[in-house]
Amino acid sequence: MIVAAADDLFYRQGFDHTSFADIAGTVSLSRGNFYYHFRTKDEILDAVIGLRLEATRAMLTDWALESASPVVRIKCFIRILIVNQTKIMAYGCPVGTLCQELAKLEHAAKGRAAEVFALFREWLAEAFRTLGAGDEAEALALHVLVWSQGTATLANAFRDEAFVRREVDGMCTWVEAQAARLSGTAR
Amino acid sequence: MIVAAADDLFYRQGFDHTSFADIAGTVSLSRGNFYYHFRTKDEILDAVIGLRLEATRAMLTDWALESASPVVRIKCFIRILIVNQTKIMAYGCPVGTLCQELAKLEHAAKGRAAEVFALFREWLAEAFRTLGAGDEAEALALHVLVWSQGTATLANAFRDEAFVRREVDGMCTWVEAQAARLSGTAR
DNA sequence: GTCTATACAGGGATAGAC
DNA sequence: GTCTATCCCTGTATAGAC
Repeated sequence: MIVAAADDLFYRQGFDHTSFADIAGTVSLSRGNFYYHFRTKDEILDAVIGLRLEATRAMLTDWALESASPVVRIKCFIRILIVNQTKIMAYGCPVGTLCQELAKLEHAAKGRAAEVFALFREWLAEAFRTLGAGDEAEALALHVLVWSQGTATLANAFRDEAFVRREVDGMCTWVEAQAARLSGTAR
Repeated sequence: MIVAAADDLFYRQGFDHTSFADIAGTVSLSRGNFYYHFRTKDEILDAVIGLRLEATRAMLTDWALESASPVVRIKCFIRILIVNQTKIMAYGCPVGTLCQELAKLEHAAKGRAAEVFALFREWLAEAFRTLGAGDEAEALALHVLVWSQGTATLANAFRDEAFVRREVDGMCTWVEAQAARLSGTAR
């Protein structure tokens, strides 16, 4: 599918640096025919962001179905850093890097790209709410995002596997500590 | 100065998206004359990275001279997020965004750009070492970098000032807790 | 729907006049 | 040193044949 190919290229090469020829070549289409499917580059970007939003929603729903425990669910999110470690070391986090590029391009779609972050934030906040975080839930969710984003950025800069494992372990024990703290205050 | 202008434009627009005409226009030079100073775009990039390395070194030395306390020094670093908040919300962290862009472009200068991160890491590690962190110092330094990078990325995505303050406060109390812990184990 | 051909702009880079 | 003129490539986008 064209959008999936564009998604991959935008991730690996960046949006601005990816040309129609790049995408058309990947899906074995001529440049001319490409415009039959998407009239402008912004249209492809919109479709890619839509695909990412959809894929993220599906993934989060899956994770929620797989495990009833909020702590386990949050750890599913954290584990992306391990599962996608190779890609992250090479290209960074797909969400963070796209948002930052669109910010520099002052692109209108930047807000929509940030919605992927918002999906994660809401999903994580829901998990923390289940743990009894109340008003604190959003802040805790954002902190998990902060930690994973920072880890992704520095994993990309330094390409240090041991570092990633250390931060992931740190995040996991932090989540457990928060769960313990929240179940304590709930009493 | 040309390099300073390029530095600013690379930060605000990204390296790839900034043209010779953009830089030449900012310093009121003709495009032709521009090539008298820099023969290729990579040469400008090299100069910009050199400038950033130099500026970072100078800043870190200043901070070290200003305060003898390692905790205060680390807080100087953390406070960049507040001091440069407006710019970070608009364009992200200069170091992180350049590294990530160069990674996607598979640019040879990516390693040199990451050296700015390495400067911060070493400087922070030295502060933690003074606190008695020993072998742990580098890991603690990297964690401060992780936290600040993640905060910068999400500050850029969500443009939420309260969030930035919260994370900065969290970092400061975390540093104090580490200092207390380390002075405890040193006994 | 898919192709070729082509228009057109922008950007990197060079040559050479002043 | 600074300028104009120019070359060439890439990239977006369109027209029109098949």
